[in-house]
Amino acid sequence: MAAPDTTRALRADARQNRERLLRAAGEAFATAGPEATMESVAREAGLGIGTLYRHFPTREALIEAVYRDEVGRLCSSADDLLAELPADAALERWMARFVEYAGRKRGLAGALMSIAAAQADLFASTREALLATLARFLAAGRAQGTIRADVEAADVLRSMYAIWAIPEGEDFVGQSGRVMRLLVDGLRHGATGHR
Amino acid sequence: MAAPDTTRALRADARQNRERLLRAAGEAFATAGPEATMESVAREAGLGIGTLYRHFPTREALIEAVYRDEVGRLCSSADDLLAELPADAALERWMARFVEYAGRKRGLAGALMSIAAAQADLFASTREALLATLARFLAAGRAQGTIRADVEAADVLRSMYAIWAIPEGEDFVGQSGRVMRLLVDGLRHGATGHR
DNA sequence: AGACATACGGAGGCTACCTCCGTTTATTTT
DNA sequence: AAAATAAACGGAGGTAGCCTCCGTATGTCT
Repeated sequence: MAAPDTTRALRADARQNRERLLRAAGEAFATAGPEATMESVAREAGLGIGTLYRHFPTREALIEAVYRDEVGRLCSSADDLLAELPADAALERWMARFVEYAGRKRGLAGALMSIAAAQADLFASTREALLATLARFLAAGRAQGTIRADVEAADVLRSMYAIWAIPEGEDFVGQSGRVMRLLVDGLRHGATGHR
Repeated sequence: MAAPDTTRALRADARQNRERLLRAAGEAFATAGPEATMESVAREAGLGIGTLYRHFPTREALIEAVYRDEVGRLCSSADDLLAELPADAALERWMARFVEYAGRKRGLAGALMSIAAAQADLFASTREALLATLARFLAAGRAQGTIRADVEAADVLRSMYAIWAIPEGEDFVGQSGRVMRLLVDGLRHGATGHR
C-alpha cells in the first residue's frame, strides 16, 4: 500500500543541483542562522534563485530538507561504526557525532521548533530514521550482550533530545558530552563501576 | 552601586502607548505567530509605525518585551493566590496558569528559543522574576509545613520548562496538566497517597 | 538527429522592514 | 495662563528580500 513514490525520478542535472543547494543551504544556515537570505544560498550554490525555489518552494521546506539530509547522512554513518566496533562503543561514537552536529547547528534549533510547531508531520520521516538507527544499535548490542534488553529506541531518542535543552555558551560540548556518556553508560549491561 | 536607572521616566502619553503596543503585540503574536507584521501591530494599537519602532527598535526587542510583560503579570498574580490559599494549593493554581499561558503562546516557543540562542542575557530578568516568585511559594509552603524544605526554586523552574518539550497537538493541556500535578505532588510534604 | 519533456535563470512586482524629520503634544517655567 | 522647551508622534519613502513567471537551454528518448 502507501502510494508508490508519487515523484518520478529527477533528471541527472536536477539531481546534482539539488545536492548543491542542500550543501550550500546547510553551510549558510550554520553560519548566518535560519534567516540567511534565499538569494545567498542560491548564489553560493552557483545557481539561479528560480532553481532554488523550484526545488524548495518555501524557506521552511528548505530548512526541513537540509535537516533531513544531514540527519540521513548521520544515520547512514551507523553502518561503518557497527562494522568496526562493538555495538556499545559504536553507539557511543555515533552519539558523539550527534552531539557535535547539534552543537554546530545550535542556531537552527529555534527555527526547527517553529516549523515543527506549525507542521508537526514534516519531521515524521526524520524521526523515523533516527528511531530505526537507534533500534539497530540496540539490537546489535543485545545480540552481543553489551546493551541491556529492556530499553526502547524511543526512550533513548527522547533522552537524546535533552541536548536541545542545554543552554549554549558555557562549554556546550563538554556538558552535552557528559550527558550522552551518562546515557550510554546507563544502557550498558554490567555498567562500568557503580552498583 | 549599579547605575541608578539610566532611563528617565516616560512622558504620560508615551507610557500609555507603550502599554497599548504590548497588548496589541501580545495578541498579534498569539494569533499570527512570531512573524506577525510590525505594521499590523502598530495598526492594531492605533499608533504609527514610527512609534512602534521608537519603543521597540527591533522585532526581537518587541517579542522579548511582550514575554517579559506577560510573565511579569503572571508573577504578580502570585500575591492574590498566596493571600487566598495555602501555599501548596496556591502554587498548584499558579502553575496551572503557567501551563495555560504556555499553551496559548505555543507558537512563540521557537521564536523565544531563537532569540535566547542569539542573546542569552536578554531573558535573565524574566528568569529572575520566575525564580523569585517560585521562591515565595516555596518559602510560604515551608513556613506552613505544606511544602518540603529540600527543594530549590531553580529545580522547580527547570522542571516547569519541561512543558516546552511536550509536543503540541494531542491534548496538550491534559498532558501538561498531569506533568505539573505530578510535580506539585512531589513537592508536598506528606504526599497525597503514595508513601 | 529530431522531438519532447524537464529544468534553468533572473528580471521584476510586491510586501514588509526601518529610518528620518516635520508636526504635534505634554511638561516646565515665568 | 502663555511662552518655551523637551519629548513623542506619524507616515512617506528608500531599501531589501521574497517569490513568480516565462522565455531559453539542456538532458533524454526514439
